[in-house]
Amino acid sequence: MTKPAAITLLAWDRLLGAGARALRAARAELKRAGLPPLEWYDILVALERRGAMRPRDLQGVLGIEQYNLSRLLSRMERAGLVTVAPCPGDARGQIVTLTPAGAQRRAAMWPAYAAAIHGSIEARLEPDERIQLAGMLERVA
Amino acid sequence: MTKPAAITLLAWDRLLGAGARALRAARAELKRAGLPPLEWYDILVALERRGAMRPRDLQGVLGIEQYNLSRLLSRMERAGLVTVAPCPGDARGQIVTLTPAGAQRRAAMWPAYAAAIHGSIEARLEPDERIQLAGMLERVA
DNA sequence: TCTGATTTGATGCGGCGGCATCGATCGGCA
DNA sequence: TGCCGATCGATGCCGCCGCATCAAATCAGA
Repeated sequence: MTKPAAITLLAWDRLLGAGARALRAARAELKRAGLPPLEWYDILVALERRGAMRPRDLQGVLGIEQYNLSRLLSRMERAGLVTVAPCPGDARGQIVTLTPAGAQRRAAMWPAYAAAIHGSIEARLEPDERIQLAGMLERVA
Repeated sequence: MTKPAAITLLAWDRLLGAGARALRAARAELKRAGLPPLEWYDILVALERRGAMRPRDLQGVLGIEQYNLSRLLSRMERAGLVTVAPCPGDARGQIVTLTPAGAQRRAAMWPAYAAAIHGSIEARLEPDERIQLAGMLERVA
């Protein structure tokens, strides 16, 4: 391990800094509007776009920890945004389904979320810069 | 609020994704080596580079919440990495000082941290790309 | 100088995350 | 068929975070 170059350290700091600020902005926007936490959004969107699925599959799609997803789904079920039903053909598993209230909630979250995205990215970078940024971040990912 | 462009959403997802993965990598590397949590590193570095300072100032430098810093410092003091002394001239305040053990611990964390930085950034982007990335992320920040 | 507003840091409480582990079920293989 | 390892999801425990609030000290203005 040789010491990373100065420009590497700068990019690292900026990556963590920008990521943290983006997250803070989105969470603040959602909270201000009395909406569910940011984590719920991705789950709701995944269910909306890909249809009902098993927790295990959601886990793969979202890159989230198993125990974390389990509790997240409990809370969302309690809030009436999803239903969790036994999975036919595999008595271990479950099927998570988006409820109408869940879809509605997802839609309600979007404007606040979009505002944060706009404020963090769109208002600060030109379109061609956003393309470059996305390309480089894909490689970092 | 108009709907953000598709490229904006892509950049947003990649920013959060890359940031999360970078954090995970760094935390994993530190944990694997039995070292303190990532958050401590920034505090130790700040004290090392800028000298003893008051919690309030650390807060400004690090962009961390007051209550969070307060408890972070308690743990670090308990671990012997810093000392917290009453502040002469302002009986409300304190002076946080890096101990030799703290400096040593900071040094011990560096290789693990550097490895994560190298793996996430340096090994994946060419030098000129890192410059571009840093530049764009600064504007996002 | 006295008083009220501000700054500094700590903390009780509830919620969430990480870790380890558990119970139940499934699937493969002899 | 019977058994064993693998998979799926839940949960107890503990630690950290976010929020609200508090007490002490300081500062500013009449």
